[in-house]
Amino acid sequence: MHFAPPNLLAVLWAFCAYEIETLAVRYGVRREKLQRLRDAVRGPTPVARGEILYRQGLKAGAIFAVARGSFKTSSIDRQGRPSLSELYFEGDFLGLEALGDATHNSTAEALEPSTVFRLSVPNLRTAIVDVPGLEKELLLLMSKEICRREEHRLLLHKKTAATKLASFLLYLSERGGNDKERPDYIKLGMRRQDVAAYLGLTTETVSRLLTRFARHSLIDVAQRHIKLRNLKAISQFAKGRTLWVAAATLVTSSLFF
Amino acid sequence: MHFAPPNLLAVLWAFCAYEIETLAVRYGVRREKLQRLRDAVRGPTPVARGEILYRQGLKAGAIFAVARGSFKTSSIDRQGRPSLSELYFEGDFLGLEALGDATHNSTAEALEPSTVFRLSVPNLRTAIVDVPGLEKELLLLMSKEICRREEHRLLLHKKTAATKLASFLLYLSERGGNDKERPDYIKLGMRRQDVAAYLGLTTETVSRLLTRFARHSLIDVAQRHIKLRNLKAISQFAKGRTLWVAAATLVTSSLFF
DNA sequence: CGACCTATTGAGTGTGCTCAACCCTAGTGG
DNA sequence: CCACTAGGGTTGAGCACACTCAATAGGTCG
Repeated sequence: MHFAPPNLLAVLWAFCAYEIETLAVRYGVRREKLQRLRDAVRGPTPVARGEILYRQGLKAGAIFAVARGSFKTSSIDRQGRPSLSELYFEGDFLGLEALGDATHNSTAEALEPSTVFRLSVPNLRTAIVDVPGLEKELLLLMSKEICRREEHRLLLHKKTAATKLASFLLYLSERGGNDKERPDYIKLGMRRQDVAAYLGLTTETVSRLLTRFARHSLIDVAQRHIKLRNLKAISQFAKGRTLWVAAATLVTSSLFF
Repeated sequence: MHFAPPNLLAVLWAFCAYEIETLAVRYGVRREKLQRLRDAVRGPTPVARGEILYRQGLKAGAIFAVARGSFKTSSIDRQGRPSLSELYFEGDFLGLEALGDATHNSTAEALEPSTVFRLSVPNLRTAIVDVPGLEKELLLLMSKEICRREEHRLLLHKKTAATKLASFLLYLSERGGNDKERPDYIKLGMRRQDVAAYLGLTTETVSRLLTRFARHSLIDVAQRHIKLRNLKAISQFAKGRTLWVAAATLVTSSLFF
């Protein structure tokens, strides 16, 4: 086992700190070969809010790793407008479809000021030959991407909107790129309509639910700052309990706002 | 470019016909190296209806290619029962998540008597080193899998159930493993509840819609044999037209059965 | 032929969407 | 400094669609 870091991103960081010599020793790979991988990576590069990383249907030259911030990808089927989005936070990789097929099947947009690494696909391909284990790393990335979408699909299919939103809040509290110190505080770097697009709902429904949650003392909402006040009750929701049951068993508030 | 067949499955077929010598010449790869790939493949093996190829959460030793028939994969989130399924037909590959991560995140079941190829993951891994281009082939497969799920997600999000079903019928007519000669005839090798699980609906709704479509002369239904009578109108549905509009503009039948 | 699974049909209800109005904040320019 | 604008966000009323529960018919296999 020559080159099997737990997280490719960690290595990228190291690369950009010019520690190739160190890495070469650590992984037992020749310096020149690592250089090949180094050549594939550019970054970290700042990206402004609303900026597009790549567009659906265009030829793809690179994949991206999120260093800081958040992105959404959305795709449009031929005729229709409807659009669901996928969310990407710190440590996630975007545009993996491009690794095999050479075109992106979605459009990626920054939801807030962010920074990314850019990995050139052709360079990555040649690096596969030189750096043993890299190919396994890439396959692993794509596996994770498939699993992530599977998760998301299950979320989208949950019966009620409240269930979806509760699950989403829990998801954000661990993955949203907030302080690890304060898992109960969420700063969402996106608009309601982005949340809605992720959950397969409308902005109105999202808004209504947030206030409903707040009325039941499950959360506090102040524009884009959310504080989770009753994690246990929120978990109950996510598991599929209906509003009244969860509220009745876990918090002492009037049932119907 | 040494070894880049348009379809990996085609090569597998060839393998099982013991044509390694031919392949070696054709792709310019040494015979011994191809043997490595050959060792990774077993099949075609018959699979009975209802038989399980692999189970969610179990360690994964192989991926599968459908030679004939159809399969569904379904996954279950921790606590809940709810389950959506993905469908696989002739030429599709199952269990690709296992290529990176070593466990399956879903359960695969045969919907009808089928046959599959089995590709050992460890052997495939070693073959990557020997057969240039194979790695690209695998990445391509996984890309396609991601795109396929993206398509499915869009389908699941379509507004009305009629839209979903219409899209599904069109999908089946090209991919369902029927006669290429008769694109208007569909033999579905699955139960209504499998259709429902794929579309994110209930069996009742699927049943109701099929009869409704039939009443409008869009299709003929006889148990699991479906004949598409008005492809144009069905396409209209798939694009999002409501029932009455599509029916009114395209067929001359009473609007309300 | 009987037993079981699959499929169909019906009646009633709840949830989230649609349409629409209104509030609030921030940015822009006179 | 304030008026104006525009986009995001909240709230309300009404409705349509698909789900739930339930009963019956059809098909297939032993």
